[in-house]
Amino acid sequence: MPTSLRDEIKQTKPFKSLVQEAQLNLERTAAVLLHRFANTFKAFDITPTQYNVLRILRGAGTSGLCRNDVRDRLISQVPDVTRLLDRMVVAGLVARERDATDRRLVTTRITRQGLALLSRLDAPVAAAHQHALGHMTNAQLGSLIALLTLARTPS
Amino acid sequence: MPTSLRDEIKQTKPFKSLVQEAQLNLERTAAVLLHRFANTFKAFDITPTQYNVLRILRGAGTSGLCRNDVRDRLISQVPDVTRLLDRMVVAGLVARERDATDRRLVTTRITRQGLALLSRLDAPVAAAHQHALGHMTNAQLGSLIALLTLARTPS
DNA sequence: TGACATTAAGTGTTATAACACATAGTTTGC
DNA sequence: GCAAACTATGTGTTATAACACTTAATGTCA
Repeated sequence: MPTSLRDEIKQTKPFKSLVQEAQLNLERTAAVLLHRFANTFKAFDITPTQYNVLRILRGAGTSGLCRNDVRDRLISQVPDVTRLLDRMVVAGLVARERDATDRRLVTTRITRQGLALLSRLDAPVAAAHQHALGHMTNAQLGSLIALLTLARTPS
Repeated sequence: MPTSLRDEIKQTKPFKSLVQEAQLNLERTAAVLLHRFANTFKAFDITPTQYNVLRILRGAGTSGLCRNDVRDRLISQVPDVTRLLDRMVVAGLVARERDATDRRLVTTRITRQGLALLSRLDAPVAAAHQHALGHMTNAQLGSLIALLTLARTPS
């Protein structure tokens, strides 16, 4: 049986408005799920953001992507993608190479090692998603996705 | 007109599952809204988490709350509430006092200055919530809250 | 063609997050 | 009443987030 946010945070007073209640529910739900999700990656020594980068670069294939393209494709924006990629270079998961024609650009590509790590992660990650939200029906998930998409749309 | 997450992150391939799509939508929506929300507080030199603490302590009144009670009431959990409160003590927003009967406990209370800051924030915060989600109907907000509450419930 | 704007990446610095560990006070059960 | 378990807070340390600023390369256009 679902627990209301007010019970979870032991708040005695009612929320001031429905928009406030919705936003706080959204923040808490995302935080709870992300925290659980991050645990999936701990054993593999990467963060959810790094996993996101690996997936983006796997999708980009051998042509790779420049820093800003990676940044624009992240689920949640992070400033300082440079040093995020730095760490992944050190970990051997990605490689960087300055573009020959436009020397401002630096192309980043996933390495064989990065691909191997992703392969090992695919099953546990799918299981984590299933564990997190698998108790919801497809209709509920569809409604949730539609409402979240609407919520993001600037008014 | 709402933009799908796939378009936003320029993802060419479809999502692997509905649970994955829902979780990624959730993360992105929370990140986008939280980022906008944080801008509301910048001019007041506090973070959304500090604002959350102020509201919790205003709700607790003159009896205040000990550190772990504050921690349990936060919308999204943070480790190291001690130093979060440290900063707020330095900023003069809260005050700490060791409990006389159980000397393990340290009671934290909001200061007059903290209350004054909250008063100045009430209107802009309400406006921010309205701006963020005011384009949704009450029925949509209600559905969203119900679905998020369900999503948080462990399966 | 050469000043100026624009774009891409990187750097410096401070603050905060995250995690393991330490300390102090209280309760429990013999 | 004392050792052991438990509870609450605090500390040390590393990693990452956030933000302003800098450098380098390219495009633009008088």
